[in-house]
Amino acid sequence: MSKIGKMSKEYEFKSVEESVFSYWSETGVEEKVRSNGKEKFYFLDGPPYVTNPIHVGTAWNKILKDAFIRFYRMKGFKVRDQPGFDMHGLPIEVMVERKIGIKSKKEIELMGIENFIRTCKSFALENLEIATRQFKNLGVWMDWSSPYKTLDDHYIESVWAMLKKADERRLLSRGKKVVHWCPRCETVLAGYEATDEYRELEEESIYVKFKVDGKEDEYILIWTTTPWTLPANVAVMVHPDYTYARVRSGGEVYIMAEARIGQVFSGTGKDYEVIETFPGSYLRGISYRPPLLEEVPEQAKLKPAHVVVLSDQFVTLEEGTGCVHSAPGHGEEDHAVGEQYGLPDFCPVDERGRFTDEAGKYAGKGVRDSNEEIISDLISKGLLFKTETTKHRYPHCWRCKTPLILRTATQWFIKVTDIKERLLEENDRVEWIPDWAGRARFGNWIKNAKDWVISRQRYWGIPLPIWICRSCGSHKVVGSLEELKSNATTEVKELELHRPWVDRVKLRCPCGGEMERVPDVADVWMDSGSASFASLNYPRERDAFERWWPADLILEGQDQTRGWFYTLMVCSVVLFDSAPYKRVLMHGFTTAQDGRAMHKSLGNVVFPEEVIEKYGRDTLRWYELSCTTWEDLKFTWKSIEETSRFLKILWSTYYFASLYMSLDNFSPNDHPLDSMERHLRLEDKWVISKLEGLIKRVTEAMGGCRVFEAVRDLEEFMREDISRWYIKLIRRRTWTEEEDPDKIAAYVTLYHVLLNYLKLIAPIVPFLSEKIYVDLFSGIEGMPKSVHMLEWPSPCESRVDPELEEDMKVVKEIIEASYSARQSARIKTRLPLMRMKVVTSSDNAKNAVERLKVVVMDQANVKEIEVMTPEEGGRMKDVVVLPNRALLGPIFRDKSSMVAEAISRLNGRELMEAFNREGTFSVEVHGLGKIELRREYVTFQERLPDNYRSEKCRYGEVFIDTTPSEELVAEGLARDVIRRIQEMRKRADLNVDDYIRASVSAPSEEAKRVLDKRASEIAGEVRAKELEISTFGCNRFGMSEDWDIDGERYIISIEKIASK
RNA sequence: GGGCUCGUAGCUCAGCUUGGUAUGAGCACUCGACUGAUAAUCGAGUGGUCGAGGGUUCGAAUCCCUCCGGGCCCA
Repeated sequence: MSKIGKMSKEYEFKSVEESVFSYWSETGVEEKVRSNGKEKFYFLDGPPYVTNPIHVGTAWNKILKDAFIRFYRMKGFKVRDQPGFDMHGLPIEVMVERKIGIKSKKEIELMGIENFIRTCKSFALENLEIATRQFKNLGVWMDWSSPYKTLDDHYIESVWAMLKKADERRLLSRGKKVVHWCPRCETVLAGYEATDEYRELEEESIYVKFKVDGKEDEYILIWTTTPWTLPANVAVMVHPDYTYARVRSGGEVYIMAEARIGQVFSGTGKDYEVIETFPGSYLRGISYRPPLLEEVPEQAKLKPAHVVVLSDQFVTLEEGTGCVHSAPGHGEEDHAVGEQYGLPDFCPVDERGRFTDEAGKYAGKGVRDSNEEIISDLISKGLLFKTETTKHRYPHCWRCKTPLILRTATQWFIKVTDIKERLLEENDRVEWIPDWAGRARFGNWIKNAKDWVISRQRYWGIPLPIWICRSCGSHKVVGSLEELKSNATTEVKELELHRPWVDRVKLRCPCGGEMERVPDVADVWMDSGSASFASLNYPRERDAFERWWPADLILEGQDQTRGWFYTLMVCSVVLFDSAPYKRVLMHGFTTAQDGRAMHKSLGNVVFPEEVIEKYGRDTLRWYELSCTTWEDLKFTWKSIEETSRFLKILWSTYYFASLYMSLDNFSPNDHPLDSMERHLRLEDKWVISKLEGLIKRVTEAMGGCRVFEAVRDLEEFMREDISRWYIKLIRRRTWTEEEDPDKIAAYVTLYHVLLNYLKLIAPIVPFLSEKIYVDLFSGIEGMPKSVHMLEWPSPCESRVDPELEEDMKVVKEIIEASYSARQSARIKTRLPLMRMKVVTSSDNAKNAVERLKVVVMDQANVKEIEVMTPEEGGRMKDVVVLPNRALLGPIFRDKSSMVAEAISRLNGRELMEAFNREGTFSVEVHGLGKIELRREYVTFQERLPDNYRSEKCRYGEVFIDTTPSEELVAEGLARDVIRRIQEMRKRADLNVDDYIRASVSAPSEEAKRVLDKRASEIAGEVRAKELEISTFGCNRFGMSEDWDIDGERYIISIEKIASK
């Protein structure tokens, strides 16, 4: 058998998706498809972090990926589709801590790092399983059996290799940095980790008096929101160009920016007097007595310190006093200025956010908890000018929500600033979609990039492969397990490359000493940033690397600009001096119905499982893929419903085709398209032309990563061109019984169009397309088992006929105009009309109607059609002439009404033409004889004859002749009866090819006569072997019903009889 | 505060690159038609100061400037 199969009538997404899942697993289709292909295409999956279950936004990401991967597979590429998972890092540590009920690093050390790491690992692996199930469930075909996992030893080795290279290139460095620090997690956080969690805090801010050396009662006035940084004060910054003032008040003199004076004194109730003003640069070098000198004796040892320094960058007049307290140990900006002036880094704060012994009186206390004590000390020393409550945004730990502090710590970092130029050059080689994501956004980010602090003082992560000699202090970066083994002081056999096991390995130093690993682990962003080569097991597997690298495409959300897109680039430029990807597609964020991001705490999260349950996977996919990829996707259930309705129409279209083709045992291989050429009607050629154009555009859109353009185009084609138009045009042809070449031509066309369309939607809706394919097409000889094994179609340019497409557009509008005209005349489409006239000045429209005359007559249900020029059309209208009585009166006096009456009797058109020709017209008026009429005596009105209705459209005006004729009314009645019988067939649940016998009882002899004449037509259409038409003597049998047709009663009975 | 981006019908969005009347699309709503795809389908109608204000131009949803509001990122 090589014919078209039959499919089920309704689109039941659940059973479709279930059966397709089991079809795939029974046939092994997925494996086969995934292993096919020739030319390499390296798709690199951005590894999701394995903590939370995925929501519809995460689903969008993977669905986009899946659609492109499927597209490239169908194009014949061998696609590398390994998914990845990001499995290290602080978030997992925090979750594990919570799970086992501990809170600090101390407790971790207490339970043993080994135990802790094991728990983290199994937690990560469990979550990987959950996420994998969710992704698979979306119909994403990736290599789920062997994803790359950042916790694998060989993955870690790849990262080590990169770090070794960084060290060789002198891009790896160690130094003091002012960093965001989480006192709870006791680790540095990268700037971006901090900015994720800026929260509004309302806190006390204070104005403090710094006594100027050598002057009685003269103070520099500073403002700070962080009193706890005062023990580390080293300098005061002022702006060299702003105007500063000495202000006298209550026997004291204060130095501050002139512009801030009003604000500073507001609320204090103090009077003040400006003594003098001067530029800030005059203040340079003035020394002062640190306010907490007595409490923090260490302050006395700081040198040089406690002077006014200048900064035109970091001093503003928006808040404070214009004199900025500077603690280089607690602020990046302070640190920069401090370096410039050679000031010491003083940071008397430890890892847990407590003051060290250096902080004297405050030693051992938590910094933020000390604010109050510091303030009261200042008060008792008379150094507090005033306090205020200020709202300000303060960074918090992205995972544990603890407020962060800034402190100086020694960290390892990659000197990104040294390779910035290379990063920018490499970025220029990358194709970004949309363009601005790379050119503007990513470019700006790189330009502003700072050195990347990669060390974290934690446990669950890639251990930094850096060993330091206890004797000579030199360091060694280890690039592989082999290298580690060969340099170890004792023999290493089995070794997992995690803490604490790696920590136990000591290395021999060339100086003879013993080297120990630094205890830090790597920032998790370094894990995922190494994915381009680590997933290929570089450098162990050179071949794989040579074959695949760099990635042809990566695709992630816009938040990855500073995340994965960036770290991927940096790691790759460090290691290979080259960009790791050729193209990047950036997608938007998903928000909930209310336009806000989906958050558990807001309760607006929608999970894909919910959508799948209610509307199915394909609906979710079609919807999400139709949204503009790089804009925000506002998820609404309403849109999901709309999409679902569309998919039903799509299904219905295929069902229609399958119904008739399978009934007729249509076998496409017997009728190749080329052999049917001469039987194709214009509408067939039209739809093929439209299809070829569609193939071209969809291919371009998919190739350009604009899947939403493809989806919208596909939807419009199915809705407008196929469902609403082509199917309508060919309906009648499908009803003929015999092997009519005209019918076959329609089938061949439909087959060509629907099969190719199915290929185009396969990457979008893999389940629905597979089900339709398997039911309809896979039984045809030479067809593969799965729609996903088909090749992507290429457009056949020679079948594109723009002129025909244009003509059809014209004709479609004209037909629609005729429907409007019918509607205003209240004439149903079923009633055939004698004639239709199209008045148009356009030759194109005229040619179109003439070329597609058959289509127009058929669809408009008219027997005759005529195209006219506007002049010809004008003549069709009656011209009514009205006497202009106001003018006639004064001229003809008492005879004027006679004249008026004579005018009214004239033929308007003839009169108008006479005026146009000669300017005058003579008329015989009773009692006056012949008189000459002049143009101004009358008014003309154009009026359509009563039997015409018209409707305008873009190409002209359409007129329908509504004159009823006996013949046409009869035909209409027959159609009415047919319709009723069809309705009954449907209700009796008969198959379309069942035969019946039927009887119709007409209300009058007249009606009976009309129906008798058309009995064979009726019988043919309703598949009645016997048809009895009678009056009253109704013979009821089988299913019998009374019907009202145009106010008269008909009784119809039908009954199924044995076929043939 | 800075960079990028979005703002068009009640809702979701096309159109903007390359200025030329928004026949804008789908949904919703109202009215009607169709009835061998039928819990489907089709037609018509209602509905826009194209976020606001300036500018350039004969002409601006489209180009330029300013502002307002949403998003991502950075401070």
